[in-house]
Amino acid sequence: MELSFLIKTPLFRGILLQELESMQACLHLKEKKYKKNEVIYRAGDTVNDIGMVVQGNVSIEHDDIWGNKSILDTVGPGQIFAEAYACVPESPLMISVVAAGDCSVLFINTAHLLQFCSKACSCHSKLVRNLLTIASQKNLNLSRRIFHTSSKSIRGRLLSYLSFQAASQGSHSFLIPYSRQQLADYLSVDRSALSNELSKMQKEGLLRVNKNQFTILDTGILESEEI
Amino acid sequence: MELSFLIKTPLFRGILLQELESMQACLHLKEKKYKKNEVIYRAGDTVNDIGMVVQGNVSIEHDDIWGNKSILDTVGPGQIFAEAYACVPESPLMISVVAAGDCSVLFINTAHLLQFCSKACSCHSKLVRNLLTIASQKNLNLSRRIFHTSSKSIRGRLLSYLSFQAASQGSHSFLIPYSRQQLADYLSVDRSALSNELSKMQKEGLLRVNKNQFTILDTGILESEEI
DNA sequence: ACATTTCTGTTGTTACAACAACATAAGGAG
DNA sequence: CTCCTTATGTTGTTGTAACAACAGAAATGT
Repeated sequence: MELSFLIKTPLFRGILLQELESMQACLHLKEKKYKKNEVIYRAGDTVNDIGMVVQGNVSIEHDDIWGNKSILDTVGPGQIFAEAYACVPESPLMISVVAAGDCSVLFINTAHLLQFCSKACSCHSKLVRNLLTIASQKNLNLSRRIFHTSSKSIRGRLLSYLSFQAASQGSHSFLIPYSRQQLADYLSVDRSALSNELSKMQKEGLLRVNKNQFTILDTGILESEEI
Repeated sequence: MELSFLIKTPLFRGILLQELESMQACLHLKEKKYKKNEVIYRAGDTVNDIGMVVQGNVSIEHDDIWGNKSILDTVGPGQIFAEAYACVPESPLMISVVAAGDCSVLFINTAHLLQFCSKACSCHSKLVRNLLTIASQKNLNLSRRIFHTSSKSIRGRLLSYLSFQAASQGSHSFLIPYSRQQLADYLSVDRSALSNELSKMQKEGLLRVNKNQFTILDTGILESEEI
């Protein structure tokens, strides 16, 4: 694994190559390769290492108490996973991490990451701050999903999600990063019911849909909030 | 505000009183008092300060796009709020923070908290690590709520929530920290429908309920997972 | 003790989301 | 191009959750 790869990742951003070289020893980095479908972290385990995908992709999966499996996220090169669990000792994983294909994963021990560095190197604390930023962003994403799924109706969830996308992208016309099935999963609704609701909303003139391109039409609903 | 109060809070845990005294200058702490119902942070604003409740309680509220208000959380003395927003610059608040009663709030500027301290004081980095721990814990709580609300049925959500509580408290008999209405809000379901479902489950012999005391009866459903 | 308010459970009605099953469209591989 | 696969939309049925309205219980205040 190349250090030049690491310094471009969000976790190591802002750290110089030579700093990383000197830091490498005290971080106890371990790299491990996995074949497709191999389990990297299993739900119920407790972990001490943050995982960073170096090559390939890993899936974050959740098995509910009836055994239904659902894919929550796909993590690609440079991105990290399980950092919240690794930072809270003794917290059992609610999710499993599985190799989506052949892949390579770097493990970073949080004890070594968080402990006071005897060399008092500034990059250590830079790393912790990067981690805090990443955790905070994930936090906001989780909160946002909770808000978008708090409405009891499919239409409510859609309007909540779509109006956020519009605001976020600064236009009434915008692309969403999900397929219909993924959007249904994100909003925790049935896919066909979602398609159906989108059709209805189009017939009522609330919006226009073309594949992943959505346009919210001015019905006064979203504009009148400024009053 | 007493420094002896601060060192007992999760954010300042592990920091010595004399360290805190020397750190006080570079943290730019500001304390402010609010009267009941005063808005501390308003949804849509961007913030740079973590809030810590010193006295009283504050409410974390969410207004959906139709103006329905819901209370998400109540934060008491020693606890912090809005830290995820303060750590991700330019992220508009999805929630408002309102004084639940007369209260006093301490504001901690994240720029000063996160910047490299010229005095290279170790407590600074201790503070950041505490913050990371808090953020990670909140992360897990948010994830957990998403899992508990991902089932499409009320019964599914209840079983998910209750079986976690049982596992977490290490007993089939346990107390939950919510009233019926709060539990309904947490699971995003209607309160009366929730009561109804609990009755049904009792009639079916799945569990016993007495106020906030729940007992999951051995029906094989929850035990058979170990296979 | 009483009155008042809040909390919880119950019932019946209604709306709507899930589900199944199918139709159509779009993409990809040969 | 044709075949095959996947993605998306459509329809009808069924179950169930929301909702409204109320009753009883519990908590709170006077």
